Parts: sequence; C-alpha cells; structure tokens
Amino acid sequence: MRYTEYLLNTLKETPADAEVISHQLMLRTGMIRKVAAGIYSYLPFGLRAVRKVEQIVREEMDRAGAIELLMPMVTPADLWSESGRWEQYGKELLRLKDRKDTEFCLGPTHEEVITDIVRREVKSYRQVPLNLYQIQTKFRDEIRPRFGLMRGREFIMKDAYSFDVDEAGADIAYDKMYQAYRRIFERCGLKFRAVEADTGNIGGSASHEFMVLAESGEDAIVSCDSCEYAANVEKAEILFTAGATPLATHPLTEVSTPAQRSIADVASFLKIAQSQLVKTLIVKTDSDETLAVLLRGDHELNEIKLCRVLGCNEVLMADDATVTQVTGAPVGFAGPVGLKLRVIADHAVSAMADFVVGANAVDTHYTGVNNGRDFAVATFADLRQAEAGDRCPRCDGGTFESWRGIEVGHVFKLGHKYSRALNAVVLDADGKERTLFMGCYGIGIGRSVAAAIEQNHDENGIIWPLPIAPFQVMITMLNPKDDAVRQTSEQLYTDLRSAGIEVLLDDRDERPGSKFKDADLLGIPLRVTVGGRGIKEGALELQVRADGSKDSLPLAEAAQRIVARVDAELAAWR
RNA sequence: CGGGGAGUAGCGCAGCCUGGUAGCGCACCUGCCUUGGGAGCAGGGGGUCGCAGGUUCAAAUCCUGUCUCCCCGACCA
Repeated sequence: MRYTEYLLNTLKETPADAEVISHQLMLRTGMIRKVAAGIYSYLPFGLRAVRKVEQIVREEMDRAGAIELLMPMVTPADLWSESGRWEQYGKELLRLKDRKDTEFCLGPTHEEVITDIVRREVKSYRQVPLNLYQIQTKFRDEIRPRFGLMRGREFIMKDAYSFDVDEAGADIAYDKMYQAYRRIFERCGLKFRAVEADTGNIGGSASHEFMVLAESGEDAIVSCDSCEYAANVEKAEILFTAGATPLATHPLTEVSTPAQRSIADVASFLKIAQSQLVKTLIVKTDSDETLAVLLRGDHELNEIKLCRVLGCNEVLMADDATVTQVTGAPVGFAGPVGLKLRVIADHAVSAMADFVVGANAVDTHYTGVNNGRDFAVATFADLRQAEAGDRCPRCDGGTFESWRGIEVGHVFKLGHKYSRALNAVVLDADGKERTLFMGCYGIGIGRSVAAAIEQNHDENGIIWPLPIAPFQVMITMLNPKDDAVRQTSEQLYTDLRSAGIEVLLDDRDERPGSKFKDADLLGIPLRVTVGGRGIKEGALELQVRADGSKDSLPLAEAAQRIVARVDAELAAWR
C-alpha cells in the first residue's frame, strides 16, 4: 500500500477523551474513530489488525474442529422469551420493533439462536459432537462503555457453541476450546493467563477467563505463587479452616465516635487495626429482603458470592433512607447488636473476639463485641473478595499474588441451560431422547487488538507483534524527489509485494523527521529506510521496531533478506 | 442510574469572571525553500461557540431547560 493512496491520518496530539494507552494509540494512529459512545468505525489501518486477529481465530477454530457459520444480528424476541432471557436481560439488551410492531433485539450473544438452529437441524446422536462458531458484531447497551475498543457497546466477537450428547463429550469439547484459546492468544503475541471465573448471567457450571495481563485491566485476578491455581477475585475461593472461636474477654462497651463513619476513620480514631473492626453492610436483595452482612473491617464484600449464598440474582447496597430506617442511625454507624434483620457473616468474623462495630446510634460504636454473646449470626459463609497474601485453597503453603487483567476470552460449560429451555434433543442409539450438553466460548476480537497494544507499546507508539501487525514491513522513502531513492524504494516495494509481504510504502513528500515519527507511532515491525546516504554505500537500513536494532542490507539482496526474515519470524509464532 | 468533569475549526486549547470584531498551536490548501528524527518563509480555506428558550440595543460570555461526551461505581468479550 502506498501511503499517499491510503487513508491514514496520524495525530500528533493525544485526544483528550482517551484515557488508556491502547485507546490513545488507536486514535493517534487512525485505527478507529468514534461515532457514538462505545461505537466506533474501524478505519483501514485498524481494520487490518482486526482482520489479522480474526484470521488467527478462524484458523485455530477450524483446527480444533469447529465449523463457521453466521447468524443474524437482529433476533426475534420469541426466542429470547423461550430461554427466559427476554425478561432477565434488562436494559443491556437493545430492543426494537419492526413496522408490524413485532419485537426484536440486537444480539448481545447467540445461545438462543444457535440452539434454535441445532434443535431444527440435529436429530441424531450421530450428528454430534458439533461445534459451531461465528465472527460477528454484537451489541450490548453497556451502562458505561469506555476505553475505546476495550469496552464498546458494539463490538466484534467470535462466539462458538458446542453440542454433545453427554457430559464426557462436553468436557472434551471444552478442553479442545481451552487449548485452542491458548494457541490463539499465544499467536497474537499476548502474555495471558487462563483463570477460573464466575459464570455470570450466561449461566452454566464451570468457566475460565483468558486474561491478558495489563495494569489497565478492569479485572482483578489472583494466582497462587506455588501451584497452578488462578482465578478472578469474583470467583477465588478463600481457604478457611474453622478453629475454636476465641473467647470473649471484654465487656460490651459503648464509645463515642463523633463523625467517624468509615472503617478507616474509626480505626484511626480508636487507634486499632482495621482488622479489629467488623463492618456491617445493609443490603437489599432482588426479592426485596433487607439484611445485614458482616465482614472483617479490612475485607471487601464479594457480591457474587453473597448472591450465591442467598440464592438471588442481585444484591444492592441499601440506600441511605433504608439504612437510617432499619438501624435508627445515619449511614456509618450500623452494627449487628440489637439489629432486627437477618445477619449473615463472612467466615473471618467467626474467628474474631472483642471487636468493634457500629452501635446503631449516631456518633457511637461498641467495643468488646462478641458474636454469640452480643448478637446472633444466622449464617457464616465465604463472602469476601480474595486478595494478595491469602492462602491458596488448592495447595499447601501457597499464597495469592494479585494482578490486573483484560478479559479477552471466556469459555463456559453451559450444561442443559439453553438446550432444555429450547428443547434441543437428539435420539441416542437406544432411540431415547437426550438433551444436548452445551458449551459456549467467546473471544473479543477488538478487545484483543486493544490488549495487544496495551502490552506492546513504548513512549513512541505501538510495537505490533508480527502476526497481527496491519503491515509487516514499512518502507520509509526519505526523499521522493530524489530519483535514485524513489526508484530503489519502488523496486523494493514491488519485490516485497510480489513475495507476498504486506508492505506500506511511505511515499509522502514529508521531511525525514515526520516520517520516522510516524513509523514509530504506527509500529510496523520491520522498517526499511531508503535514503541517498545508504544508496551511495549500496545498502539499505533495516530497523526492528521492537528493539530498535539496525541492520545494513546490501541493495542487491535486500528484498530477499527481508522476505526470509518475515517468514522466519512468522514461523516462530505458529 | 448515582457521584464528578467537559462541550468554541479535524486534533489540542485560550476567550466566559467584567456582554460589544471568535482567537492561538497543530493538521489542511497554494507557492518558494528544505530532505537521515515532527524545518523555515509567504499567502489561504475552514466556526449555527452542543441544542432550545430567556434577559439585553447587543450573548461564546448572564439565566433556565435539554442533549451529548469523558472519569469513578454496578455489567461484561
């Protein structure tokens, strides 16, 4: 591609509304442009990277035996009613009506549609195992889209769905996808980790997330420093070994704590550690129960775990009015003593004695509090968020380290959730109906591109991993008005292209400085500089974007050596 | 949706407090000059100041409403 015939506008300055580096660089390199919140156009340079990732995904899906198809983006409400998700999904599902007032939605995921296809087409156990995938635009009306392609409302996703007659088959399908995902992200040049995850509202029994390690990641993950266990903090189990409850040694005492509302405030006011406090959270469930949740002062509530314990879909922190009403005190002074609510507590609380809680009265706390003696806990459970330093639940002696990650892929064992709802069954060898076991497997394509940039950049711009680079080689033609320079560049351009190399020829009449800056920004892995100086010496300069190393190529063999280099490096990624 | 911030040329910003000619840098166009790390000179194009209403002789500026965007939280590939 010739720069002068391409659509590629780089920005010298960073647009003010881009926060994370991948978003900034995608805007500065002209990969994407925003059309509305969370909705982007992929400009030519950006689309090339997207297509590269798609191609890797396609190759690995095919290799793993999955079959590509394409489902519609607009899907009828009827199907969603069958699974119950028309009601469950909420505002994230963008609903619309056609001219006849029939209801539809833009597909946020395609379990319903694929299950409908399979129940119509697949009648016999002989037709499974089957794994179908598509690469398609999804729409989720996210509450808060952000960070460019990292969390868009409209985004390109690869989604695959496996169907098996029994659980053993489903496990094999899951494992195949898991392995395929590892290959995909390795081939994309990403440093990632597969972690155990919560299944969220997709449902199902088990799942792993593929997390690209990055400071800007929206997810917190923990991993064991001595075994293989790694999990999203939403999911990570806390090791708790029940011991004897420590004995109470202090009487219940009321203390004045004027205007000390937060755990940090109270701890420093009373000159005690935060772990000596118990925090009392007043929460409301989606079935309208208001209850109190107790956690050690330095621990964080994990709402997903709480939901699982309560058997509900959602818990919300109670609003100020509710807190005031049930505790009789303003927010900041709630405590379990004398509280007329169901109290459930994290395991850690059962190992505490003589702790501090709010007294349900303004500017007042209790010290010397003990559960059992001063209040009753209905249920103890694992309710808190895992954190660095916690003991590993899977091995002896390991402790957690914590990371931030970008979720680029997620694999789920769905079991019968959708196949039962939509009655996707086959006849087995005995002529009996068997409900299909399903799995579903997603990859965020655009997010993977963004994640690759998060991991591969420096202060000058992007450093593309070769397999997903929009172009493999950039020729920087220093002075297009110099005939020797122009002819040499043109010849190299032609030679490389005919050898199948993807090359961007910077034939603009710009000064060298601008061209070098743009080359660094665009981050094409190999850069060949063609200038009068080199030509006089009969050589071209090859510079590697990743490490800045330079190599002098004799003119006569330049093309051939570049081709060999691209081929060799590409081979290393497969 | 709750909390915070911002809308002035494609991008980055000033002007607003104290009402009166819409401005700067980059980018873009023309010419000259220059060609190994974002040159220089000269000329030029581009704006319903987010939108609507109000106050006023006069509104980017003051008032009211509204929309959009960004950041923090819940959601997720």
